[in-house]
Amino acid sequence: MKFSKATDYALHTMLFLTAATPDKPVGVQLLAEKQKVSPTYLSKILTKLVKAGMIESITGVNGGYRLKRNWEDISFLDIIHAIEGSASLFDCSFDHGPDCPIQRVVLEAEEKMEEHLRNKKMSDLVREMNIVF
Amino acid sequence: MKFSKATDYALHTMLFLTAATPDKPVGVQLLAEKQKVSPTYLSKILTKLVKAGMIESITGVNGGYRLKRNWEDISFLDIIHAIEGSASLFDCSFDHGPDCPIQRVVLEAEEKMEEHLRNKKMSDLVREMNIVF
DNA sequence: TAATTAAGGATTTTATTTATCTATAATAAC
DNA sequence: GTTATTATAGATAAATAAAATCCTTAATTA
Repeated sequence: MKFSKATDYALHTMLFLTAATPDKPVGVQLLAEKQKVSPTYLSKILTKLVKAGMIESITGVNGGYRLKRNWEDISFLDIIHAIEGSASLFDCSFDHGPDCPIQRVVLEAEEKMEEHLRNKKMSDLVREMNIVF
Repeated sequence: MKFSKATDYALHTMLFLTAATPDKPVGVQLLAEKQKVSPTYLSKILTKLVKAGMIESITGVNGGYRLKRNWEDISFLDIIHAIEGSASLFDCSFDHGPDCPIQRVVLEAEEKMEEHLRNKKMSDLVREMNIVF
């Protein structure tokens, strides 16, 4: 079980946009170069973030991606869910009634993780540190 | 990102053994039947638990698998690590120095989840409830 | 010795993730 | 309007990982 590379790319892109945050959109070309990933692949990932309403895309010359107004509120969990979906991490495949005790414990644990990810926002990160980007 | 089915099988097998817990070993045949999984596949999973020291196997007629003495202490996390390995869930693949702020946050979150899984033991589960197995 | 049961190696199947290629659409600059 | 630039989208390929099967070996009991 691993977070996907796509999530890694998405998180780093959001951090970059949050740290840079000019009105001027940033092209996928530049974002991809920095992360050493192909632009087409990264663009597919960013399109998911657009659909989730976290960033907007501007097409045409000098276009690219830019944060939307609510950017201060975007949490790690938001980003992760936008990329990986928000299905739970564990499905009991054994049929002992509707509530499996194992499932319950694992889901409680998952909720602890999500709580932390929900409380951490990209903007916190930028505020907390001198960006090393 | 999902926990593997193998982990699901391992957890359920451990719950079963903990609930049943006679000295008499339980054959993989029976365990596999209950979970509707092939015996050979399940046996590979259980071999990992043997190597991790949680259960022991008895070969030959009337053989099977049986908990080891420390069974009261076996946590969810122990079992999950035995099956999935204990590598962390996230690897930053971007090279901005040794400590990536994103990695740090995700790992903190993971630690929250692991803490819960470390504190929950199979024996708790058996104690807490009337087994519905 | 025969029957039973786990371990282990090799391999196959299936699913998921990662990545590429190509075409289309929108926009800005000229 | 034409051209250059940039995102979107579909189809597909390649790589990796997970799930499962098959077959052989080894250990043990009756």
